[in-house]
Amino acid sequence: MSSFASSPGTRDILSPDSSRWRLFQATFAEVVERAGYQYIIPPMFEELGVFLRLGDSTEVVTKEMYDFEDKGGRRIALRPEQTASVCRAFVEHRPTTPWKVWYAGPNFRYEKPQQGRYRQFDQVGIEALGVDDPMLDAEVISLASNFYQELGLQQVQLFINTLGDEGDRDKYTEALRLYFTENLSLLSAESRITLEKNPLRVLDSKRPEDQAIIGGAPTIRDYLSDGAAEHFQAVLSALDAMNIKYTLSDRLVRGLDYYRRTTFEFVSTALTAAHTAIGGGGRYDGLVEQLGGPATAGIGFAIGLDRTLLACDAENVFAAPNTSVSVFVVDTTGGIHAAELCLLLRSNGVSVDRAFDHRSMKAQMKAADRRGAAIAVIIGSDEVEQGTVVIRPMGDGQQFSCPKSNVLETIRLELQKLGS
RNA sequence: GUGGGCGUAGCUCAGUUGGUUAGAGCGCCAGGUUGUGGUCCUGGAGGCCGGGGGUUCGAGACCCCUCGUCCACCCCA
Repeated sequence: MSSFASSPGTRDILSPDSSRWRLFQATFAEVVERAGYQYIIPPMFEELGVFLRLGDSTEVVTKEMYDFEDKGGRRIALRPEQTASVCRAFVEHRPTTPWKVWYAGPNFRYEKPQQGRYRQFDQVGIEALGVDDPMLDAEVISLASNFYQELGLQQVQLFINTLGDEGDRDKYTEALRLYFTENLSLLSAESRITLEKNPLRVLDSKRPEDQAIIGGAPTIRDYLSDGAAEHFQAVLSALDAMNIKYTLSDRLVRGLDYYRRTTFEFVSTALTAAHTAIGGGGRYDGLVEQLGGPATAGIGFAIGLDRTLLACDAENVFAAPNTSVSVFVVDTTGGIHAAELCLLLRSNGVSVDRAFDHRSMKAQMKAADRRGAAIAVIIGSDEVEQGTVVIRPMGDGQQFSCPKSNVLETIRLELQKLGS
């Protein structure tokens, strides 16, 4: 084969999906900008070290990193997520806090592709730095929830948990290690390996044989410092006040090591495939410090574009926007008149398409239909002679001719009449 | 990274225990309609049957390898 296809785990997003993607991002932008979040565009690659802070016990770092050496001998990695980049940017620019930003764009992880899981995958998300008020946690969560509503999704469930402060988390992790080690014989082989790397993650196992022992595991609640417990209670109270439904899940630990205190995940109950998590996030107080900045609180979430759209499909909401054109110009005299008219209409804000290659009138009309035009403007030799054009509504309306000098206003009027 | 299913026209898929010129529907192009789309009718274009090797007189069908894709696991969005 001498032809090419896109690399594994990547694909072309064609119309109308591409328009749907754009609308998705625009909808997200509207929701979060309304709340004072500002757009940030971090680079798609960073020095590898930026991402190593995500934790060396996470697979995102150990085996899924898309890293390489550039021509200057630097260790570079394509970003596997954007939180670390945003924190790096914070350290680099030191903006005044609270710093509330949102982003949209692709991330990269080297893993085996599947539906809803790609090597290049898009996320939208927000990060808020410099505030450790639990009210901010609640705001962040409410914005995600608000966005899902805006898309029309109803079957989205919010799971929430706290991982405590760093000390709490460490004590809890130790307790888990002890508990699972005592019950090692009851654990699946895979979970035993996970146990060595990160006991917290054993809680994530979906293997049936692990469920019983996980059920009896100690919970984080018994290890929370007073401060962390209070913080969590405050977040929950705020969610209650905003009437945001949630499910407490003390097994929710999430993949990246930097999470502290509040963590949450949004799951689509409309999806039956394995990947039902359509968004998630949490607090990461301490990450900025690890990246060389001052001790700074931080919280955010990321929402997966593909998976969320799969959920939209499953619920039959958020359809692709219409990409048709208002006017289609049919010119059987060679195309110059079409060129003139297209220019006139386009520069006056009317969307117009036309045919090329001297196609028959029938073929051009067919193209007009396919293009979804509300009206066709027909220019034949008679019209050229008389200095007119024919305006033909593509629906039920009657076609009529109009002088060339009036064409712009007539078309505007007609489009208005047709409501398009 | 592990295990399994599937790769035939632009798309969705037929193709008998291996048998000669590889099919359908949709889409596309043209004509029926010498100035008119959406319905209908007729015709046409478009395939190294994912790639490589093997078995055989003969392979789209069978075997091996490889690539891609889907599903499950792992993990995550």
